[in-house]
Amino acid sequence: MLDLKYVIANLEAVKKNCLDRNVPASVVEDLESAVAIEGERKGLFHRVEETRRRQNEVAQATGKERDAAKRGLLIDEGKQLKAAAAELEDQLKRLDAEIHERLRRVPNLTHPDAPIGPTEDLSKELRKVGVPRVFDFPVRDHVEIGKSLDLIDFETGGKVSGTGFYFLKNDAVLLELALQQFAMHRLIAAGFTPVITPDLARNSILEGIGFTPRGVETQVYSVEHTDLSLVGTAEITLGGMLADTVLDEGALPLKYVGLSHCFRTEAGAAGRASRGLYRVHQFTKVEMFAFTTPETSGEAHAGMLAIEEDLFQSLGIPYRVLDICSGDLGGPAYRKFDIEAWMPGRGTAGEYGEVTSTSDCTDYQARRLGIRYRPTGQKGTKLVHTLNGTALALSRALIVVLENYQRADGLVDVPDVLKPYVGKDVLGRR
RNA sequence: GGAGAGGUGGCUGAGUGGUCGAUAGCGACGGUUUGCUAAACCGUUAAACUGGGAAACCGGUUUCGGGGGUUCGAAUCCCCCCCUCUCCGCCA
Repeated sequence: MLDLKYVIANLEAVKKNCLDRNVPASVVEDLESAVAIEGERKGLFHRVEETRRRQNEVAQATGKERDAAKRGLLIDEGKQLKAAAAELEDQLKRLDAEIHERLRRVPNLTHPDAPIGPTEDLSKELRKVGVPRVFDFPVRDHVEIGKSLDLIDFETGGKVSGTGFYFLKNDAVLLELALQQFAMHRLIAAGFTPVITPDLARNSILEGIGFTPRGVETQVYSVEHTDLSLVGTAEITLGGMLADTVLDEGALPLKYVGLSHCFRTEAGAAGRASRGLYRVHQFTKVEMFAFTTPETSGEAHAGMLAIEEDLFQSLGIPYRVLDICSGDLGGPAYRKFDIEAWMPGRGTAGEYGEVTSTSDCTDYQARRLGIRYRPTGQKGTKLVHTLNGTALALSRALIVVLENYQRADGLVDVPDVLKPYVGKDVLGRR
């Protein structure tokens, strides 16, 4: 959520940003009416404060008053004030809720260097790293490899849980666990605190991070008869970890690496691009999350991207880096970099496919989650900045390893860095 | 799931209807003393929102787990919820 005072002072810029962000026109309407309501709310707010001030004054005077008649008068005034305050407060609450409801739909500001454009294809490719391997045999995609080596079983996944679910078997299990270990160890070495988070979270936390647990377009599963949803990413639980806290500046930056399962309804997604493990309802993810001061978030963001690149370089996977354009940033991100890894089995002759995403959310999430810090040597508190980034999304990491390391004989080589964790050099040998 | 006990400021812990944003201790910060350190002593020590002011600063509102209620007045009484602890049951 944006700061309403900032929005009022910079209304035109915020509106322009909404257009750049490719949000529905109704968001701009919401923005304007939020500002209009705020004018009304402010006046009401002062009336409420004045009423309460007099109420407190009367209550104190009543306690001190010994004369029964005077005391009676004070009590009468107190009763009137009480009724008046209740009415005004109700109105105030309504206005607050209306403003909040509208404001929360307004996306974060956009980094000045982020490419401006409405659709995905306007994101800017920053660099390509690594050269896609040339195969001297017919390339198979991970679905075929997974089936022939008995590593991934989508049929049984469908029978037991539905489309979009799968069973990992045999060496795929070792590969998945190896990738988790590999990523965790790298992140710990980079100074991140490892955490295994809950896979469910309260809806209020989801909302603070910027998810909408209820509503038609929701991407999350909610648990009936509870206030809980299955998390779509550990970003939710890691960010929620420090909700409503005030940190000392000296404690920042706080960097966590979380492991969780991720659940996504993927409403409305289908087709060739979502074949196999690419778009599934459940996967496991190693996720980075950081809390920083406003001054250091940009630097921390670059650091997360560097870690992501290091992971894929270490795995020997070609990739490209995208600076995501305004229209594709989503609500909370101020800037976002994606890594797309080379997937030889995708499309007709291989394609890059998204494997990581790292976002600088500035104070957008912190404002709603109530995460502040005390600047050293200064009075008061400020909002922290939050950042998140994928270390490894295991489902997509499996795709790139299986497809890039496939061999003419149908087996799959284990990338060197994973060998100690997998415990063997080749996958699929019986 | 059952029975009890609790949730108060950075921490520990007082406070059972009025002058309580809240005793005290610890910690932290500033100062005095000291060759240095320690000790001692003095002082300061929550946040959000908001009015005035160029600012220093001065006022107001809210906040004692969360939400509702009783009352002129609630940390204190009542109801619901959340969380923690102890015991019992169940259980990976």
